Amino acid sequence: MSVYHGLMTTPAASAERAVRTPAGPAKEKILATAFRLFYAQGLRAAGIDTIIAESGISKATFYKYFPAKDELILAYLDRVDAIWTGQLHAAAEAAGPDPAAQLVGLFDALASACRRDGYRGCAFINAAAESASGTRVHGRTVAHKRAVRAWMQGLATEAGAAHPDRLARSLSLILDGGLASGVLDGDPEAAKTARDAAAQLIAASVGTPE
Amino acid sequence: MSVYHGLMTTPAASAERAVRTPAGPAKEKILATAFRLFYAQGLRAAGIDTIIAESGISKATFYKYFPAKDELILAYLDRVDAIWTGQLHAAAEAAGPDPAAQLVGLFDALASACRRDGYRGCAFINAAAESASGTRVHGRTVAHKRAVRAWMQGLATEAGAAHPDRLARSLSLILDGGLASGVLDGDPEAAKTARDAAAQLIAASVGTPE
DNA sequence: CGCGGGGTAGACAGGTTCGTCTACTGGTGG
DNA sequence: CCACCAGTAGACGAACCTGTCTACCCCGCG
Repeated sequence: MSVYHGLMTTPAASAERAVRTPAGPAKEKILATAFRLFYAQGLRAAGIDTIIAESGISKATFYKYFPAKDELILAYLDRVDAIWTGQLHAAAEAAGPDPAAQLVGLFDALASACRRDGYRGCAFINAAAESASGTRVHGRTVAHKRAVRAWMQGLATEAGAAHPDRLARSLSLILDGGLASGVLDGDPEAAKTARDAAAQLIAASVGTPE
Repeated sequence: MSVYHGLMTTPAASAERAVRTPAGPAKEKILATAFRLFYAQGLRAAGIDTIIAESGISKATFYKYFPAKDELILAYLDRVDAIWTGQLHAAAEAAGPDPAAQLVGLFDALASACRRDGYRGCAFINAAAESASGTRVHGRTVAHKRAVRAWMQGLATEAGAAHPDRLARSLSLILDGGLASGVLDGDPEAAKTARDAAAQLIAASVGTPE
């Protein structure tokens, strides 16, 4: 049941004789369970009691680390951000050194995400759907999307795109669309479609149809 | 407070001396309130009690028309579908008789939607984020998206696109992306970006750069 | 006049949710 | 050996949610 949806971040390597167990493995258990349940069921649908039960920890311990559900949600979003950003970067780098190729390659991360079973769309988009627009949760989502777009814009600039800003916007649009369509259309081709559309736009903007 | 987010469907014109008030105006009041609250707050966040209170009707009346909350949600989604589809078609037709131009023009509906204040993204995407994947609610979302894509594919075929299917997929992707980014990026340009990207893809596929 | 349909007002039951709080336990360092 | 810390187990309160049910009211039709 320690799933992580197939994604693992090294939990601060337990070496060094555990100097008083600095951040407790309990916190990690909670976060792991929250990651799974929040994503699978939604922020509101996943209750504290369930998370506590499935974490195999006690209520007091939970509230020690996360004074309120909101804190846990925020921590969950931080983890999603770290993982998803990591996958995006990895996919881009796997496409070689050319920034234009990287911009296309990054869409492979989308494809892998859609293939994973239990896929339920973008955690951030889902979170935003459940939170009012003034909220910290909503803010975290906006920040994440902005960061991704900024990174893309950097690549677009390196690639010598005509309008890096505009290209980055378009690609981020297609990425979000792909993330959404993956669930909605029930269409396994969504990721491929996104990649193709992106490639076309990139080629047109960079000016190298090859 | 009878808002409808600026969108109105003629409620079966009250002429003909109200033949026993066939579908009661109470039902309409409930639906109108639900439309507003479900969209603004989310499906789970908007409680039955609140909807009843703000509708100005009684609990018994509510449960007479909608035996369960789910029924109301489904009715809400039906209404959203009717309205959004209507706006999409209207925007397309406003672009003139040329199907390729219509495919671009339809993105004006996205622009108007994003501009409306209280805009909180695509009601269907939001609904899907709050419902498990076996659900009727989720199914309604999938059906809606499929219908929109099918309609686009028809236009693409008429326009003589090289691969109508592929083009429709791409455009539907961009539309969804635009709907999502409108809230997430806090970017008022999202709609314009989507339109431009769509235009570029259409031109490439139809082969008339003009 | 009186009946019945459409409506109101609101109490109530049963379940769930978040968060607090008390009481207990087991291991480790000084 | 004892104090302390991380943790367990779970009762509890208050709010809130959905859905049912009783009691009443008003108005048009026969």
